[in-house]
Amino acid sequence: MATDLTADLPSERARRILRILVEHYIREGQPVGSRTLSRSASLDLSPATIRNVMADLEDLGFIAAPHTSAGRVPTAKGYRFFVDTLVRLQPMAQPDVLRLQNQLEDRFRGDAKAIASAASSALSSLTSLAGVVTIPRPHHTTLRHIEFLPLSGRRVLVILVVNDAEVQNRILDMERDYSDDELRRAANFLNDRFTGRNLDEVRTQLLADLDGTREFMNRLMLDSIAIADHNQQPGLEGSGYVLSGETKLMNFQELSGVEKIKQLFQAFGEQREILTLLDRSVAAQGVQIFIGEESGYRILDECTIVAAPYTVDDQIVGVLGVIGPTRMAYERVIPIVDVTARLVGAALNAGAASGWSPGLNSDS
Amino acid sequence: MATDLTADLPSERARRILRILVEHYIREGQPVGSRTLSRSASLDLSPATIRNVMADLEDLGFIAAPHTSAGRVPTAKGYRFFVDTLVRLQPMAQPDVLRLQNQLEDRFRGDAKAIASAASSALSSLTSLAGVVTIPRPHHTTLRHIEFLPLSGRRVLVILVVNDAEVQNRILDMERDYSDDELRRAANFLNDRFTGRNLDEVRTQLLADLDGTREFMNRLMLDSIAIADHNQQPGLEGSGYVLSGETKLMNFQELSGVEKIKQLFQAFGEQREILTLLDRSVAAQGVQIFIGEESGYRILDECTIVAAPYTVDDQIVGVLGVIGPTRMAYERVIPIVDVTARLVGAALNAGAASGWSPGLNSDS
DNA sequence: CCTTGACACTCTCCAGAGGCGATTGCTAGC
DNA sequence: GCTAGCAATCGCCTCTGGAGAGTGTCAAGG
Repeated sequence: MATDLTADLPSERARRILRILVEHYIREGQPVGSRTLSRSASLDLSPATIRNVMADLEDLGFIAAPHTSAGRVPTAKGYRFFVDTLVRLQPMAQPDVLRLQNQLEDRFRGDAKAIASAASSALSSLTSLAGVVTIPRPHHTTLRHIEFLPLSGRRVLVILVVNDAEVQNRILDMERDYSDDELRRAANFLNDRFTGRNLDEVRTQLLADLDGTREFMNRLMLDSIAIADHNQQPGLEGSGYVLSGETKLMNFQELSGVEKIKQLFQAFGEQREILTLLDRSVAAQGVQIFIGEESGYRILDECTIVAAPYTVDDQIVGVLGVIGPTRMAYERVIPIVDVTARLVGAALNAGAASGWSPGLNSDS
Repeated sequence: MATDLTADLPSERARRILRILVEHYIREGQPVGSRTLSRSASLDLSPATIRNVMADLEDLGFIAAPHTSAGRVPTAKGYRFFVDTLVRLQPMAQPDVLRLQNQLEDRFRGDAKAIASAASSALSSLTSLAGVVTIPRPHHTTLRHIEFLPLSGRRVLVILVVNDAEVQNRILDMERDYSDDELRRAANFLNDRFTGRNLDEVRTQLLADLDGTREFMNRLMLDSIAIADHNQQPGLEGSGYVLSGETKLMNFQELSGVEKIKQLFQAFGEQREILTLLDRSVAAQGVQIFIGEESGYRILDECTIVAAPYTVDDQIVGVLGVIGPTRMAYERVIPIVDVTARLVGAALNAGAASGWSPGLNSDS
């Protein structure tokens, strides 16, 4: 209908109308008609004029009418345009920021998962949506202590303490028996030589030593170090994410169909799809927004994910965000996700930096 | 209407009719009318006769009519009578039992939580209901190894290995500084003297030694041993239970109200109420059934919990079961819960018994 | 050329009416 | 004590019409 290139950017007036329409719809949840808009304080146009503009916006695909005589509703494209260029972000209230900061730093004690979990609840309660935080990838992991315990058969229990006080353990199946003495020597060797060192260094060093005398022990040691890499604690929710406040999603009419809720919850349970979706924001910096169909997953058709990666030492170690209906209060949610990502990064950093310092000072 | 004492036990014929009615209702989910019942193979009565009997059953409170011209539906009291005296249990199919056994024993390796989690999924998939398994209480916990690591401030990281290969860790805040040497000596002392001994013994012994020379270390040691008691791993889902297949509950019409589902899920999330309810079955032996209102929690009004404690060495260490609508296939579900409880107990036992044996042979 | 008021049209939502089907309670008869 | 028949009751479904809301369009006015 309209020329394609100029049309992509509607006129100033049309944009204002679109913004007011989206804001109104987000607030009320009802299709917005021309009369409602014309009553809006900042607009001084007759309904008829607005109707013309709305017809244009509909042609451009920004809004749609559920049926002939209902008002208009933003489409995914409309939301996209809104969040990209129209939305007026509302910075978080300072008290909220401080409270959030406390909640996160309160538990920094070595346990990254506790931080993730706290962040998830916080996101959920701040936004009244579902909060999601991926378990942080191990980053800059320094070896604190290692211990081997012989089990029956050829199994060896490896206990690994990394960073400040993060304990990981795993049972390794070995190819041959190890005597108590061997295990003790191996542990002593690693502890004496590598305590306080980065795990990557340790691995490199061990690989370099492979031509040495101890190659048969080396296998055990390398395997042990590798434990810290895939952060999947055995009993835990397989290296995934922490989700909070899912039930809040049931409050939204647009998701109220039992069938939809069911599929959504099943998707949450299976984790895979959500994870791959979250992974997409790892690539980019800052807050990413996936609106409805954009996600590519039909289950999330009427949902939006607002996500942001969080970093430690400028390295992305995880993603966090919220999941909610497309009709969410973007102007509040986006800053919340943004700030939370920063604070989680800071909290993780604090955990890593604080506390016990190894024989040699941290890195160069 | 009817005399109270004899009335409590309806006639043989009435009981048969009640049984068939409940079975039919459980199968179809629709109120059952007299005509439907009269068509039932095993019954050879006219609808009118059956109506008379049904009127009696209604007077007794076993069944009720949702409205004048619908059939009858079992009441909570009716279900209670049904499961107590009428139901014909259907033993689990042998292949299912074997599969279940495999699923549970597959992962016995020291991790009780993995077993709980596997049992929960198994329960859910076998019954198409929500499965729930409490994390087993520590039982007959034997000390395998202990390790202290100094942290910054006066914090000490305690790593405790119990049983075969269960690793627990916690950070303790101490009243004074401990030197590396002190900590090493304390660990050596405990390891030399108590490896392979029951934690209760260890505690008793330590308490007895309190008048000895090392009382300042004793505090640390006692605190460390205490860690194993409250099994609440820090980041974990606070010493609670593993729930699986909640989403399956959304398939039942009687729970389909979004509001109900929401409350139910919130209750699951908060855990407390469910836990206290489950705790009730710890007292009794065998399968316990809480039908609807009986639970005392309004949220579970239309739900039934079928639960059974599971034991290790004849000691109850946890409870497992399923949560579903009152209208569930009791004749299948009860045996499944029963068998699962036994198998979980067996799996836990296998984990404790197998493997590494301490210097001295286990108990007396 | 843009804006505006007016008008006809369309569509949803809601309430009320009526028919259908299922089931019951009651009573009379076997 | 059982059964057949009958009237009555009630929920469910569909149909209908009116009210309300919003749209598109057109011609007049700035």
